[in-house]
Amino acid sequence: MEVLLKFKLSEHLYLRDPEQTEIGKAIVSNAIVLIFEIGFEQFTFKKLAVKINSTEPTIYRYFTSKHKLLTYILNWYWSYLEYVCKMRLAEINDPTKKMMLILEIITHHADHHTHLHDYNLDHLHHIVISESSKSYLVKEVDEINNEMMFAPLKSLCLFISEVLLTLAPKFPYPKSLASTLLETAHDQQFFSEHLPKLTDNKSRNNHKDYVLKYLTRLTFSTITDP
Amino acid sequence: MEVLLKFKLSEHLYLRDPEQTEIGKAIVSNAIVLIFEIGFEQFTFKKLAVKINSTEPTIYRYFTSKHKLLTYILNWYWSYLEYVCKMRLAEINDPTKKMMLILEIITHHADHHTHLHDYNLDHLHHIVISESSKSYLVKEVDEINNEMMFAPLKSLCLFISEVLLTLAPKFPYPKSLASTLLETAHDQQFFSEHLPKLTDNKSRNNHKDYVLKYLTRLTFSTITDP
DNA sequence: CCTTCTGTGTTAGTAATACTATCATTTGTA
DNA sequence: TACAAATGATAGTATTACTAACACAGAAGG
Repeated sequence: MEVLLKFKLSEHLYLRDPEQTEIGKAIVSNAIVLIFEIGFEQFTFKKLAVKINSTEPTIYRYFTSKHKLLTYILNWYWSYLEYVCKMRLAEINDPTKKMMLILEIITHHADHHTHLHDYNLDHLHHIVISESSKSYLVKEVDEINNEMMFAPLKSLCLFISEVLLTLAPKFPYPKSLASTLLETAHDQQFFSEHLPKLTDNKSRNNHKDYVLKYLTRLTFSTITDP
Repeated sequence: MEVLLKFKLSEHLYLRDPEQTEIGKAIVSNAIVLIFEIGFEQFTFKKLAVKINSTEPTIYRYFTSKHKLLTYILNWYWSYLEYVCKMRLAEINDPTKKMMLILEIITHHADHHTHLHDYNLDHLHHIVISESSKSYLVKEVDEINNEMMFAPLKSLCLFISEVLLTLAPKFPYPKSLASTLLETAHDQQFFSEHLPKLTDNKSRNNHKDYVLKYLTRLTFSTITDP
């Protein structure tokens, strides 16, 4: 089963819409593989051009910089996550179960949804963990933000915060907790894999399992008034 | 009142110890100012050399790369934070008050300790917020970690986790919560300043105030068994 | 059928970056 | 006074991030 997912992303992210052409899609899907393999610092348009049997100027006709390309990929990912959350939560009524499913989805605990689309989800998830903060931790963050380039992340965060509010209507930090859960899902998995002394995961593997349990405790304790 | 703080940092971080010479100290303190001003991406050894009226090769005799220099600065910061925590907690007996003081220190809520040393603490704090994850979110993280270059962060995290354990001896995630608090202190302040829709701070300023209150709720709710 | 337009390939080039090599000079120390 | 260590000065390399100019191929339209 192949499903094509397309999301409307901010036009400030690209010069030419990569979804519209074969070469555009090749740029994005191969960029995901390449950034996964060598990391964002080592990633260059030159290397990507070689990988897709094309040239640098062609890539520059789609994206003005590698930073914009990364931001484009991350926006696709945030849009995708929100879509998956909304799909899968639609069948559930119990708010607690809804929240637990959100935690499963953001930790990729049980990835039911691989191979359903153009991009390699496993690579994408690793990129999100290791590189996502590099898209906003830059001096130009305010200008980028003004051009709606973080809208999908904010939208996802809002969605999660609304589920939190159904569980605890008086909880004063729903959006901060939502963004903390998203960030913590990433950095605790990174720590568990690379800096395990910053976590309590004894097993040296089962990282997603560990992170899911930790986030579950964090969430449900925090929204319960002490 | 001037106090000189020196910490023993991993020798893998530098070629020549910058604490030992005037030019070494100038490199570090001016790097902090320059990274604060233009961000780590725009920061180059060439620009730093101009600022200290020296040349690139001189800086390269101290640090092999700008990434190592950033890691050196962050290590100094983590060592400093642990030192401040231990100093100020020594006079306190109540574990709850200890933990609250830790939260004040890591959010820099009431910076009693500016101007006490060589480096500009305010600039340093901004660097930690915006750039610290760039020191470990790299492909080479495992090799860097093997060379003890994150020891001060782990040590600080362990210290906080021990305080958490005195408050809640059965809490199963003391180290993960400690690392989460450190990370969240940074990204919630960044979000509050630049992406406020990811937080619930209504005031558009008082960022440290907001983050401290949020972290306090997060901490004391989480360690309380639900 | 010819034209036009759009997208891509090709080649070339620039300024800046991240380094390294060499050698002369200064400086503190024995 | 002699010596080694640190620094300065100069120069150079490979790579990166990006741009310019032009040729070509294919589709669309008259």
